[in-house]
Order: sequence, then structure tokens, then C-alpha cells
Amino acid sequence: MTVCNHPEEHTAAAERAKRSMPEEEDIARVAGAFKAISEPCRLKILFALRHGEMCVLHIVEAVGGTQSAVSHQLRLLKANGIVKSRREGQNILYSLDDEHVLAVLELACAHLHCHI
Amino acid sequence: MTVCNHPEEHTAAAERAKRSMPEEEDIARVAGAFKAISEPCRLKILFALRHGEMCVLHIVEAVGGTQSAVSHQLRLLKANGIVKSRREGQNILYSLDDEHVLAVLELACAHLHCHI
DNA sequence: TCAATATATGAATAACTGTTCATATATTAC
DNA sequence: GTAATATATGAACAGTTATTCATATATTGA
Repeated sequence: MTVCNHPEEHTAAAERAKRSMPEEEDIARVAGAFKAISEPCRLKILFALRHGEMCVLHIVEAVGGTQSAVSHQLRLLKANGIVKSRREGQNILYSLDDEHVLAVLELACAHLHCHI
Repeated sequence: MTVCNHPEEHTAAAERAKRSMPEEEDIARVAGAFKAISEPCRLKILFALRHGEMCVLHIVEAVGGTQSAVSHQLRLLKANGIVKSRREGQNILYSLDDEHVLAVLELACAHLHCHI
């Protein structure tokens, strides 16, 4: 498998790309974060949490599905740094981890011309 | 399944969240876009394309894997509006669809404290 | 038209992921 | 301590997805 003959600029871009490729570990972390927000149910949770922190059952009300499924999804979101949680009495209140999360959501919606 | 007794603000947030939940169709499109960029191999392609447009075999050089696999991945990225392509003679040159894509990547890396 | 190069694609398999069900843990009120 | 409420979790199954292999299509130059 050989590489095609391109204008110099393209070949140079390919070499730079190879040299500056991030470490496997960073790639995996970024991929994990995007994977976490790439399922409709988990995305709904994030859209719900735009409005402030919520307990699990409120989230269930907002996004549908069962308590168990939502709880599993929350764990995945938390493990990937998308949401955070704090206990308040019997409840665990979830919220978006920081302003990056909302910023990424808004960029994606702008890119796809969604009206959210 | 009942909903817990929270401070008013939390209940209000839950109600707003339910009312303002985006349409299923928009949710699916956003989820699809994130899913497209949530696999390590496809993410590598995007990091490679930061450096400018490239033909398929250059991309293969930069990210590893086989031509067939990369081609399948490129199709998925294109179908979800992440990359675009143009033909130049025998080659198809791929590039990031627009500046939103790079912006999302950079936000994610900043969020996860990656050095890219 | 023929050969060479570049890219795409259908089908099959293996690996991964989401949901469900049953149950476990933690907190509060009595 | 016991009951009730809220949340988490392990295991299993079903559905999805990535990769591989073989092959197809498209462009170029002779």
C-alpha cells in the first residue's frame, strides 16, 4: 500500500498529523466522554440538567424510562466526567459537571441546526 | 414510583426540563453526531484532519488500520456531518466539516485536561 | 480498451452496549 | 430496631457496531 502523489502541502499535513497524534490514553478518554453523551437517553439527561440539579426520580420523570436504566446511565455519565452528584438527605442530586458540557451541547446543536 | 419532596426550585427545574425537552428527532441527530466521534479510530481521523485535508491513504498512514476500515469510518463521519470530502483526480480529499468540529474537540480536551 | 491506482461497500463475525429484573445499600422517620 | 423511600448494581439477554475479507467502482495514463 503506497501513498498517493499529492501536492506537497497534503503530504506535509499527513506527516504533521502523524507526529502530533495524541497519546492513546488521551484518545481513549476523549472517546469515552463522547461515547457517554452519544446515546439518546443520556443526552436527554443532559438536556434535562440544563435547568439545574435534579434527583434521580425527577430525571426519570423528565426523560422517561425506568429508575434502574437511568441510574445505570447516570453512573456512566459520572464515570466519564460529564455529570457530578452530591447527596442531600435521601436524595442524590445530579448536575452537569461544568460549563464545558453545556458548551459542547450547544456547539453540537448549532452545528446540526437544532433548535433547543 | 413517586417523586421525592424537594425544595421548590428542584421540582420547578424538573418541570421546565420536561417541557423544554428537544424533539426525538433532534436528540437522535445530536446523539448520532456524538456517536460518530466517540470511537478511538474515528477520533484519530479528526485529530489528523486538524492539519488540513488529506486523501484516504494519508489518513490511513496517520491513524493506522486498514484502508477498508478507515473508509468505512470516513463514511460514517461524513453521514453525520463531521467531515466533508471532494474529489481531486484519483483521490478523495477529506476535511473537517466546519469550525464547530474543531471547537468541540478542543472543548472536550480542555475539559479532560488533555494536552493535544 | 487495458492496466494501475484510489476508494467504497456488502456480508459475516466478534465484540460491545443498553435494558431489564431482581436485589442490595443508604438514609430518614417512627 | 423496623418500615419506607431513594438510589445503585450484578447478571443476562437482545440489539448494535467495528473490523475483516472479498470485491466493486471510479479515475488516470498508455
